[in-house]
Amino acid sequence: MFKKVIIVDDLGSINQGVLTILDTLEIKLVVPKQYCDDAYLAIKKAYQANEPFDLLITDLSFKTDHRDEKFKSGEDLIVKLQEEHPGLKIIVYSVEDRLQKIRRIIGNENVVGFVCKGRRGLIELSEAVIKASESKTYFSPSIALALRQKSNFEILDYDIHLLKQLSLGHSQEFISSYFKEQHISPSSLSSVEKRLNKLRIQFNANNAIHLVSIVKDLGLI
Amino acid sequence: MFKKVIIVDDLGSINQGVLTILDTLEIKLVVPKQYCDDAYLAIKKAYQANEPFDLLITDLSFKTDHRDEKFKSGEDLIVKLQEEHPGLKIIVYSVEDRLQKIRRIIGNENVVGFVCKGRRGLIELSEAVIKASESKTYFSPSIALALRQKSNFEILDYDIHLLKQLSLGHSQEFISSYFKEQHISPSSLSSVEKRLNKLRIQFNANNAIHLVSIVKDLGLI
DNA sequence: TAGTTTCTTGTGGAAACCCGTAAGGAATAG
DNA sequence: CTATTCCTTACGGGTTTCCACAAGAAACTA
Repeated sequence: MFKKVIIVDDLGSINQGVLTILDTLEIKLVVPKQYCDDAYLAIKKAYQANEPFDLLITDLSFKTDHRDEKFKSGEDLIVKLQEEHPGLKIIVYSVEDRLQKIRRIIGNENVVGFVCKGRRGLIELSEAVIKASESKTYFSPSIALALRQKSNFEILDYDIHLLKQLSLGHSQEFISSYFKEQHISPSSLSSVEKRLNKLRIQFNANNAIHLVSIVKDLGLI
Repeated sequence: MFKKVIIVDDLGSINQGVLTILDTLEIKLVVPKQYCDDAYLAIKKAYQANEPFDLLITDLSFKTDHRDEKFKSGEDLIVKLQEEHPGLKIIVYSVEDRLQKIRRIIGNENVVGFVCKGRRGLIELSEAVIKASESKTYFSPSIALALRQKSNFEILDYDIHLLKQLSLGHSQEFISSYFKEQHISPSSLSSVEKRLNKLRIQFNANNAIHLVSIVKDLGLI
């Protein structure tokens, strides 16, 4: 697990929650900052002192106030750090939901995680930190899903319903007749098969078990 | 989601984390207490004012100090509340791990959740609160697992390994030969089938998909 | 309207899963 | 040492899933 972590977020209250989460992950040294400039200086300083940070958790948008800041947004900070400290891992913790922007940001190699603030935000953040410490990446399910849809493949309510039924241990035969009963279309066994086949391809799953396992991990069902 | 929640825990620091979690769940009114007696009085008072609490989150063991308390432990409090306010839902948040005691406590009908303090404690607690708000119950995986073992059925590392392989989309045939390679015994297809059959029965699963779905929910893999 | 594409359903066969039964071997009890 | 039990493996057959192909219906296009 990481030893030195720095957090930037202009809302003190959110920082509070993040601190608690990091505490439960037994990260000893956590430095909270409310301004990007402050964070940048702290990172620089730590680097020069040969005690660099392992991880940066940052928001994207910061309200501007009386201070005249060099870095206007989290993205500015990320880009700069990417140039100067390619080794520093970054997790974005933001409400951002514009796909284009998100794509651009996670194209940045330092960004190893992107978590949406929200109901499950802190839980997902904790997940992201754990993954990052294992040199893996983590993206909130909604993001992961959205990014996946570049191949103009849409996951419908129908699919969720179908996957849910499958995860409950119902056979495709059963699901077919269940759909007929409920007047959910398409309902034929063949169509159920076909749709599951599409989903398997979409999610790179070997079989139905794998598929359910994957979509459960994504929090889709 | 719940509106009024009361927490009892003698360690202020843990309370802090719990407060943060409840905050992210958008629970408006959260009352923290450090003594069972205080909590009991607050609950009584709220009830008489016709503004009762929806949920109590409590530890089990409390250090005794100068105060002479009526309720020596969380269990005393729970039993009393069960008699007087059968409608109040209770989630236990404790390090307790003695099975007998846990069984006794969750036999209490008001207890709708039992979460073990620990690494994933806060995350599981959040899960428990959500479940409780949906009138479901939640028990930490380790507890759920332990309780399940009354039927002298033990879940082995072998089983975890097996389930993991299954969830990765490997066929039973493949798993068999993989086990042979890795010198993991038993490895025959027949044995793999047999063990999975036992697990299905144990977890009340209809088929392999259902099984994987269930053990994933339990956090077993 | 006629042609094209997409969606739904059907069919057949191979592969995988599910389930009962049974043989052979290892461990244990008497 | 023998009998019993438990564990591993094997086999057969019914069920379900997986996959490729194809026909009919519906929607879209020119």
